[in-house]
Amino acid sequence: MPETTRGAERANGTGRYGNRPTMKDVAARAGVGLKTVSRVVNGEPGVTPDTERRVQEAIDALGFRRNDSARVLRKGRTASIGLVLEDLADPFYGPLSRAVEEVARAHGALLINGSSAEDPDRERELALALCARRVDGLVVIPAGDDHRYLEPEMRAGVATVFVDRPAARIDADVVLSDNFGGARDGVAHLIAHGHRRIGFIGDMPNIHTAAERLRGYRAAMEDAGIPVEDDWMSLGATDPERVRRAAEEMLTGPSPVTAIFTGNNRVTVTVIRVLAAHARPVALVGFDDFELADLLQPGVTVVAQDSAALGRTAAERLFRRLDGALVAPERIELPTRLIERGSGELPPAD
Amino acid sequence: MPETTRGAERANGTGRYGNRPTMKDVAARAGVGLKTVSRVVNGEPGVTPDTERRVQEAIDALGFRRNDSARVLRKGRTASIGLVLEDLADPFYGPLSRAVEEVARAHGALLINGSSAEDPDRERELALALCARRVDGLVVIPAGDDHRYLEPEMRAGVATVFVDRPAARIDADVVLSDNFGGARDGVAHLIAHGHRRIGFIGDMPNIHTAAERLRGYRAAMEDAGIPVEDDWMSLGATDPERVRRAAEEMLTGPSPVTAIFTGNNRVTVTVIRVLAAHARPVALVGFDDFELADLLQPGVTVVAQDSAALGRTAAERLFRRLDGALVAPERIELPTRLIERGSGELPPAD
DNA sequence: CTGAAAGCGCTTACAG
DNA sequence: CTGAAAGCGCTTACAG
Repeated sequence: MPETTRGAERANGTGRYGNRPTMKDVAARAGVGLKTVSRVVNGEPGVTPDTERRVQEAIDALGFRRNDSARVLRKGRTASIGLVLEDLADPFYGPLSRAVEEVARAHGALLINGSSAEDPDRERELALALCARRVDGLVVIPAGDDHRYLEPEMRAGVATVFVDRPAARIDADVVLSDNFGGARDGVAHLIAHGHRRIGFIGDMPNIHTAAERLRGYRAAMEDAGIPVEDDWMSLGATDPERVRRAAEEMLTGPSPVTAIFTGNNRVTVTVIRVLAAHARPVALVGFDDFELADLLQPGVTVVAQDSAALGRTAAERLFRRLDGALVAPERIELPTRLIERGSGELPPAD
Repeated sequence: MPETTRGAERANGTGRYGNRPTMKDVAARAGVGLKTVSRVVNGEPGVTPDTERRVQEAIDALGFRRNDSARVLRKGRTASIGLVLEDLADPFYGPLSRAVEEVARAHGALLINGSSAEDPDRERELALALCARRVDGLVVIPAGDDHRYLEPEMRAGVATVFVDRPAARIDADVVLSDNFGGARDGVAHLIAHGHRRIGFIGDMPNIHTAAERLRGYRAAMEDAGIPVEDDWMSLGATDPERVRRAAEEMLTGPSPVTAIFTGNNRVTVTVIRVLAAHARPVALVGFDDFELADLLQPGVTVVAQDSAALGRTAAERLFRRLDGALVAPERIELPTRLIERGSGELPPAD
C-alpha cells in the first residue's frame, strides 16, 4: 500500500486534516482530471463506466470523503440550520428539538444547536456564531428582549423563526402556545370547582410566557368577579428554594389559598413536593404536561402544550421560507389542552 | 445610505448569501487592503487606530460578518464537534447533551447533532455527514454493531469517543456506566429484602446496556443460589404495549414474581403503571433515575447513572485528544448509585 | 504598519 | 465524454 506523495507536497504539518486526501489526490491517482472526480463523487452523468470505476477505486484506496465545507463555500447554501434553545436538558425542549431535527432531516439539512441558559448575551453570541457559520436558517427560543442584532442577518437571507416566546423589537415569524388562553382556562377550571382564593406562581416576569400566563390568571379571576390579593401572586426564578418559599407563604398567609396555579413544569414539580408535605389538601393546576403526572396521587391536572408541534411548525415555516416563499412574518398560536387528572378537581378545603 | 456596487458585480443571482458583503467589499469601501480588514476583524495587532476606525465603519455600514466556513477551509480545524444521539427527546440524554455542549463551549466549539433513532444506517449516515462537514471530533452513542466505517475518519484525525454503549469492531475510547455492577447491586438489593422470584424486563438484547444489565441480574441471582426461570426474563422493544404484556405475564404466570427489576427508565415507567393496577404489592427497582421518582407511592428505588458525567467525561476526553494527547483508546466506566425510596424495600407478598 | 499573491478544496462556466 | 481555468471568502507566508 504505497503512500501517495501528498504528504510531501503539503506544507501544512499541524492541521488536523492535513493528511486527508482531496479530489486532486484522487484525480492524480486515477489519472483523470479534477472535474471527472467531481462528477463521480456527485453522481453526475457523462462519465464512462470504465473511468468511473477507476475513479471509484482511487476513492476507496485513498479513503477520500468530500469536504462539504469547501463545497458549501462555492454553492452558497450550507444545508444546515441553527437551533438556539434555552436549555438542552429541560424535558420540555426535548420533543421540540426532535421535531425540528426531523423536519431538518427531511429537507436534507443538519442541525447545529446550543443553549442560551436564559442569558441574553449568550443567546446573541450563539446566534451570531451560527450566522457566521452561514446556517441557512435559525430557529430561536428567545432569552433576550431585543433581537435587533439579527436584523442584518435576516436581511442577508438567514431565515429566522422564533418559537415558544416572541422576538422583541424585530419583525419575524413566531410560533407560540396560547399562553394567555391556556392559563385563563386553567384558572377558570379551579374557579368552576369552587375556589376563590387561588395563588399563581410563575417564572420571571420579563419572560413573555410567564407574563402572558399571569395575564390569563388575572383575566379568569376578573371574569369571575374575584378580587386578587397581592400575596397570591409570585413571579421569579424557578429554582426550588424560591418556589418552595412562595408556595409556603401563600398557604400560611393571612388569607391562605385553597388552590394554586403553577406557571410551568418546573414550578409545578416543586409545588407538588410542598403540597405533599402540607396538612390540608390544596387544588393544583399546572401549565405544561409532564411524564408521570397521571401516576401521582392525586393525578396532576395540567394545561398541556404540544411542544413537538411548536418545533415542527416553526421548522416547516423556516423551510418554506428557504424554498422561496416570500410571505409576511406571522404570529402563529397553537392551542393548549386542559387535562383533568384529579388535583384540579379537588374542592376548597375550607 | 448608498448601496455598494456589489450586487451588480455578482453573477450569482440565486444564492442565499449572494448579497452578503465580504472582506473584499469592506476593503474597497474603507480604501484599504484585504489583509488589513482581516487584521481588524480578527483583532490582530499592527493596525493604526485611524485605519482600524475606517475599517470598522465600513464593517458596520455594510453589515459585514466574517464567513467562518471560508475561514475554516483555510485553517483546517472547524471548531465544531458532532454528537450522534439515540433520541433527542429521551430525558436520559438531556443532561448528557448539555454536558457535552458545555465542554464544547468551554473549548470554543459548536455542537452539531442529530439522532439515530436506534437505526444503525441512520447513525452511519449521520456520523459520516458530520465527518464530511469536517467536525474536529465526534461523540457517538452507538446504535449499530459495526463501527468500522469510522476507521478511515479516525485515521484522518477525527477524534472519536463513544458513550453509553461501546463501539463495535473498532478500537476507540468509550465511556460507560457500570451496567453490570449496577444491575447486580439492584437485584441483590431485592434479594436482601427477601425476594427469590424476581423478574427482569429490559431493552432489546442486541443493545449492549441491555445485555450487560441482564448479565448483572443473572450474576446476582447466581450469587444467591437462586435458579432463574426463563419466563422471569423478557428482553425486547421498550414500547409500552410489549412491556405491559411482559410484566403482566410475569405477575400471573405459573410461578409469579414478587419483584421486578426494570432495565431502563422507559421500561420502569410502564411497569409502574402496571403495578399501580395490580392487586398485591410488588417490589420494584429500576435502572436509571427519573424526575418525580420520589413522589410516587411508594417512591421508586433506582440504580442511578450520572448521565451528565457520562457526557462531560466523553467530551473532555475528546478535547484532550484534539489538544494533542496521543494516548491509547481507553474504556472508562462510571459507577452507579443505588437510591432507596421504598419500592425496592417492599417485602415479598407471598 | 500595510498589502499583493497564493492557496484551502471544492463547483461553475466553458471549451474541446 | 473530459478537463483547464476561475472563483467561493477567507488566511498564510512573505515582501515592502
